[in-house]
Amino acid sequence: MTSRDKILDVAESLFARRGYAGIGLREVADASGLSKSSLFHHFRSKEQLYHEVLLRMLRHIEERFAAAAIAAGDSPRAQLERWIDELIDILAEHPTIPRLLLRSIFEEEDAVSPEADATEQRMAQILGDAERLIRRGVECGELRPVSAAHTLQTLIGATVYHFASAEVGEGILGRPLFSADEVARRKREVLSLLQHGLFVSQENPAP
Amino acid sequence: MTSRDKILDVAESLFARRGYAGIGLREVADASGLSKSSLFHHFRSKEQLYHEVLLRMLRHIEERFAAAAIAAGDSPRAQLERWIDELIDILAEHPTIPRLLLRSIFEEEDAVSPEADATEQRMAQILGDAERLIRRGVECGELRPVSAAHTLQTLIGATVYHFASAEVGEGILGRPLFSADEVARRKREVLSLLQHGLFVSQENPAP
DNA sequence: GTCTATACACCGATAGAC
DNA sequence: GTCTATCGGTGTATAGAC
Repeated sequence: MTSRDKILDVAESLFARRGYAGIGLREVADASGLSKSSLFHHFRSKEQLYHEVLLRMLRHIEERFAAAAIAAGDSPRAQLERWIDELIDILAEHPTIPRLLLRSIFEEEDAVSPEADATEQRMAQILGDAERLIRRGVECGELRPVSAAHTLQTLIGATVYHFASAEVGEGILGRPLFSADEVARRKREVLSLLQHGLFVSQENPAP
Repeated sequence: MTSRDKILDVAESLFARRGYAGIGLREVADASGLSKSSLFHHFRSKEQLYHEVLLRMLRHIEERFAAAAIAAGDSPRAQLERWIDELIDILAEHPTIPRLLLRSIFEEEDAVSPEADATEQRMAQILGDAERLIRRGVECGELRPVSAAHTLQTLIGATVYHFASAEVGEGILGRPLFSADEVARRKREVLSLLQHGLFVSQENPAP
């Protein structure tokens, strides 16, 4: 493993835990087994390092989605179910991802570097694909006539937020967020909400 | 308005935007019209200031929930619908709240001050009340047999995450998150998801 | 490619005058 | 209750030896 990859791994874990402003390059250097100055041989600046971390993560997500959709040609509903299933797998397999992803969504982006543009573009691509998938589902009548944008927001909340919720989320669950049991349960709960809603009614009789 | 309240207002807005580590006391002082040193006359430390901001926000939320539940005695389902309605109103009326709330959920808490304990306790109270409400709904058969914990996580995602999602969320929506139209739409979309789910099926015929 | 040494700005916090 | 001045520490980033 190259020094560069080691730095990226360490930085990913630290940025996920405490955010961009919460991490100093001294911590990154110590955990990488390098000196602070050596970091600047591999990355121009702290900001570039951060966005390289984000870029690597987004590329990984895109690859996973691309591979999971290999058996495409299915109906939008089946594709959406596989999208959710795959997303939860990605988030659960790499616990740094949900927190990094959530931070990148709502942390302020003031700087303008080429890397920042690239991350923004990739993020927009991923989100745009998902939104179009929902829209196709509505158009072909498999999904109720929902707002694709609001539905996407809800799905992000139900997946990314859930696995990023850390101590508070574990306090609510009473169990480790990332245990195999709870991950499987999360899938079931989200899918059954999409299938049946929450309320029991004439349409959804109690079991 | 006292200096103390002015500082709290300014700090709330800044912490919401860039987080605890992302804000220096110099910015807080400048925006308050005071010198840095004067902040220490009103607050022992940066950490105490931060937790006073969180405490004030959580007290506000508890008051709103208490007032909204005045006509209680209703069924759990009606109470839950009012809870969601009121939560979205709170989040939409004070745009700093969703971001502050989301940060307080997934930002690491290493320090141990009396104020930090108080915020944790109040947060647990609010979440516990909501979870018990969901559980009652399941027990009396108004809600499907869901996991109360997972459902609460989903509801937080659908509300707090949504209004905290900033530029990315506005990019998805294509509109200001906090406009009256989009807030009303958010309520409708969340409620109808809970009522009907997402998928059209035998149980949920297309309209 | 990695290091030590260093530059310079800002950090949170304190002292003490007014 | 607010200020100026200052403390020691840390922040990102650079220079230059090896």
